[in-house]
Amino acid sequence: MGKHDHESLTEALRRAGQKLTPQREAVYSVLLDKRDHPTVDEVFHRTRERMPGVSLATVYNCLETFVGCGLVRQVNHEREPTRYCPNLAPHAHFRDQETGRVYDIDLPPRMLETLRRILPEEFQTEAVEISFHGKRRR
Amino acid sequence: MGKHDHESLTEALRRAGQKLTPQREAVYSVLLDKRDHPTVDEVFHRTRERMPGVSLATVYNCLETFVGCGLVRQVNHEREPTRYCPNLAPHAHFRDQETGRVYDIDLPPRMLETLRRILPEEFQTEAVEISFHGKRRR
DNA sequence: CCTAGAATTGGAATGATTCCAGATATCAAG
DNA sequence: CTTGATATCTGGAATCATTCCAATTCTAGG
Repeated sequence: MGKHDHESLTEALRRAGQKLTPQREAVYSVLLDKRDHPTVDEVFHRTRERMPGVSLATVYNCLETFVGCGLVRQVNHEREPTRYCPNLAPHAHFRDQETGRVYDIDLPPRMLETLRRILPEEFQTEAVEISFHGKRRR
Repeated sequence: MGKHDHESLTEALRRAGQKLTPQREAVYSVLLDKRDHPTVDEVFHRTRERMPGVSLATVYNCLETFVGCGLVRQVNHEREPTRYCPNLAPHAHFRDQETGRVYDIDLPPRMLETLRRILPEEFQTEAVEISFHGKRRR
């Protein structure tokens, strides 16, 4: 985890009134090191390699905290285990139904704006999720 | 359930090589009678009022069958229980985070087309989900 | 250095969903 | 209308991601 990343973690935690802990640093660095939308379980195992004592509950806690701070996004597809994504730029997700793998899809600049505009005005949107699924030709 | 609806059920089941059963008719009519995106549990209780013997497992089976036939859509938001929706027109969903209620949002004609076009070509889409969440001013 | 409040931990609890094996019902064919 | 092959239904057990809990440990401000 680079210095810059470390600072954005510290900064985001402070802004949300949360403490910096070794566990949070470890989990955050796991997310940054391999940006492949891991499940909680995957994050848990990767974190254990660096910090053998962490508990699953803590990994859940850390991830929830990060989502609350706006440091990472949750990615839910159907009923599958939740995945986590440190890509903060506006993007959609594509899930390959054959491998289960999730890909980030960049959105054109005005897309979210355009989408929001289709909502009747009594709906005040806080978040928009766009997800595709299908097959990815390799 | 009107005659027309009954026929589309029968027809869709036949097309998929499935049988028509009283339970499937009951569950389907429950979905059509109140188009409010019920959870499996809600569908289960409503169905019991008409057919006291149905089992929860059967309600799960029926709903899964309908999804397979293209008669209804699943609506997943975060980790909440799956909801079911008999609206087949292309539309997005808005979830009111205060009540948990889900609303259908009609999509302009070319919207899905436009969205599909942002995918790099190795991605072959089968389905697109668009979901908003936020507060609904009453 | 102290301490209040927050975070971590392991294990138990929850709850939606799936699985199972036996009983029953559908429908195509005769 | 009857029959048989096969799909469906049922209740209960099993699964599994996630949440909860109470006890312990840690963080950071003063």
